[in-house]
Amino acid sequence: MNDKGTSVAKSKIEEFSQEESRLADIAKALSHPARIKILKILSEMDVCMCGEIVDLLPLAQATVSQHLKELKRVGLIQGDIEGPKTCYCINTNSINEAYSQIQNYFDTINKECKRSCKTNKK
Amino acid sequence: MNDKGTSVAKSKIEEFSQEESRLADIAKALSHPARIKILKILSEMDVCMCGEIVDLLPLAQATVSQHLKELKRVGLIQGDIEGPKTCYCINTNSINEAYSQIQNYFDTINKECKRSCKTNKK
DNA sequence: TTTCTTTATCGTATAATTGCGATGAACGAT
DNA sequence: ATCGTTCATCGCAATTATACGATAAAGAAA
Repeated sequence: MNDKGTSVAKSKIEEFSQEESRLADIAKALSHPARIKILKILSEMDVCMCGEIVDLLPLAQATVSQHLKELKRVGLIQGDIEGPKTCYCINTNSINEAYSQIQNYFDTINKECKRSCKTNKK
Repeated sequence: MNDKGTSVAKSKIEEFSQEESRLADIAKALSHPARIKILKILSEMDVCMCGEIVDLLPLAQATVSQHLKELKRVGLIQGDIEGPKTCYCINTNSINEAYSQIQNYFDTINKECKRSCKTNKK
């Protein structure tokens, strides 16, 4: 107890780590079925016009354009303007980097789970 | 062209697949640094009281409780009430299931990318 | 019983996301 | 130059997420 009658908390952290924030940001980009599907479509087509993607999704063109923008924001795809069209494709390096980050996260969790189980439940 | 002067679109899909929705839902649960950190904390502690988690995050107790609820919603953790306390722990099965789903998704994308590159750019 | 501790939930405020029609910019085709 | 196509952006509405103080419930401790 301290002088205010409240329990003494261990000092709280001020913010999240860069790794945690980046991972959350990647997850956010993947947190909508439309964006999950867009990446799948792009992987199958290599490159792809925006209009083709629109036709494969149950969403309006303006909405699809927004989802593409979000995927571009985190770097998972890139869009090159070709005249009136825009040619989208997967950024392979960025996808692999994101996947590594995710794998590292889950692998660490699994390893820690096993370790702490042994320690605590001996 | 059709009679309305617009280009004939291939029939649009009505909704997203269950797999796409589930994957997006998992990603949504991981789309906040607090929830990324909570899973890491739980993996290190095996089991953990809510209060301990609160002390390790830069957030109020009510907010942390909400994040725990979201993780519970998608099944990644479980919380067992022990008297006035609640004991949280990772749901190992659910985490592994989620990880498999994610791995399958990224592996498919990578495979398709290589295939379509060969096909299109021969 | 009364008090303390712990945690979920309520209420509320603010911000972010999602979705779409309308518009405009850029370009090719006529 | 005019028209048609393609796509990003704007403006708006509706929904959802985030955050936190206050409160309530449930039990432990006194």
